Amino acid sequence: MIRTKPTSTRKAKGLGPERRAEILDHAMRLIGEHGVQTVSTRQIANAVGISQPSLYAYFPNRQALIEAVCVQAFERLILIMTQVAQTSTGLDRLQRLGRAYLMFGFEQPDPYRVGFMIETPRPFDPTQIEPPLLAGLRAYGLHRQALAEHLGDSRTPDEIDRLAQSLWASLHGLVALMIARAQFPWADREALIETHLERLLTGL
Amino acid sequence: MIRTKPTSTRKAKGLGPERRAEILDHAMRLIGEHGVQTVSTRQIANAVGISQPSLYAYFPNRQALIEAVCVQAFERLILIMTQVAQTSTGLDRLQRLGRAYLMFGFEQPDPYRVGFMIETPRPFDPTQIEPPLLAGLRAYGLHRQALAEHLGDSRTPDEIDRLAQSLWASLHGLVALMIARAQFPWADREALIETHLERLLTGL
DNA sequence: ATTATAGACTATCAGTGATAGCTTATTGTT
DNA sequence: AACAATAAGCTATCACTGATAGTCTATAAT
Repeated sequence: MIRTKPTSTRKAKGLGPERRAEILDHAMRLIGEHGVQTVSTRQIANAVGISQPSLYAYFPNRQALIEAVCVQAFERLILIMTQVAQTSTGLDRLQRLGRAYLMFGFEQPDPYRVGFMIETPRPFDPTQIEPPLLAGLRAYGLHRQALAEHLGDSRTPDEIDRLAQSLWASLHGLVALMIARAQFPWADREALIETHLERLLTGL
Repeated sequence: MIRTKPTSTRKAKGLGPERRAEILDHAMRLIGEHGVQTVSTRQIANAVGISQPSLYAYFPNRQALIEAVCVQAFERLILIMTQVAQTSTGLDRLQRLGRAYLMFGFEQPDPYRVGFMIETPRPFDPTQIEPPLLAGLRAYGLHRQALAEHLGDSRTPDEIDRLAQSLWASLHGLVALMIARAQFPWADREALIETHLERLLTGL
């Protein structure tokens, strides 16, 4: 590790938040390239150009760093979904939301994996909800709201909850399974998405 | 680590397969107790009563050991599903199969996780299919066959594939999401299962 | 009685996440 | 201008991980 000018790259006040963002960007790129599991804190630090322990000034641990990457990605999903939700109403809106959700998962598999598929450490502390889940829940909330508005007063809130959770789970299932088991002989993705959305939304 | 009689527990010919099964049993128990990620090869070896390197005489690496645990679990699922498939026909069979699949996931979350949710190491070698996936595919095959028999000749094989994959993905989604995000304020599980199965099967 | 082999062991490796403690450049105050 | 406080980094190190190399020994086969 050769550093010709050991501290010449250090900058003035305000670097903190920039560095944090810089770390997140490199981490997201590396995760996208090599996968969540195989990217180490040393690799991330190396990409940023700082020492591995320096990461711990910005994130309490590796898990928190990964979660921050994920939250950043989910905020894009929520942005997309919020925009989509405004362009339409009723069943058509539900379909567009579902499609946007699926496409996000296919195009951002690693953040999606971190957000929804990674094992929760046990023993789990039930008092706190991890930030990625929170961000994911906001995406779910958009589904639920669109569904509730479509169904109107014909169902009880509990029924709407069950239907929304069932719908969400089905969307998640296609993304998660195709991400995790990409080598399965899947049907054509576009056709499968069409079939899936149609099956999920007919009868609502 | 005290061993009063270092080699007194060693047995004669035929120990190999028994030891292998013994390792698998302890590994499955430990995984069930502490989760896949946190169980180390040393913990497993310790539980069995052998040294950590000795595991490598039975499995080429940790991943293969975990996969073997998972295959063992999936064989139970396939057994259950095969039995269920014989007790009924048509839509009712599909519903029973779906329910059996969901219950397996809820009751055996760690094998399920290993089988369907764990990240595939990259770069992936597309020439070989991992044993757990293969076992999982047999479970999927039971769904597809039951669906094909129910639908008869009214659909093309491609349509049946898409419908079966959509159905499978939806089942997987509920299991996977409830396993991975147990802290979400889910609706009552039984009611949710009912809603989910009804939504998935109406219209078929 | 001797050899081969199976099945285990100890010692060790490189890599991981994380912590402790030191150093230095900038900032703000006197 | 001199000095103290702080921020941001560093090196060194820890315990632990999966994995490999090489050795030992009790049984099985000759």
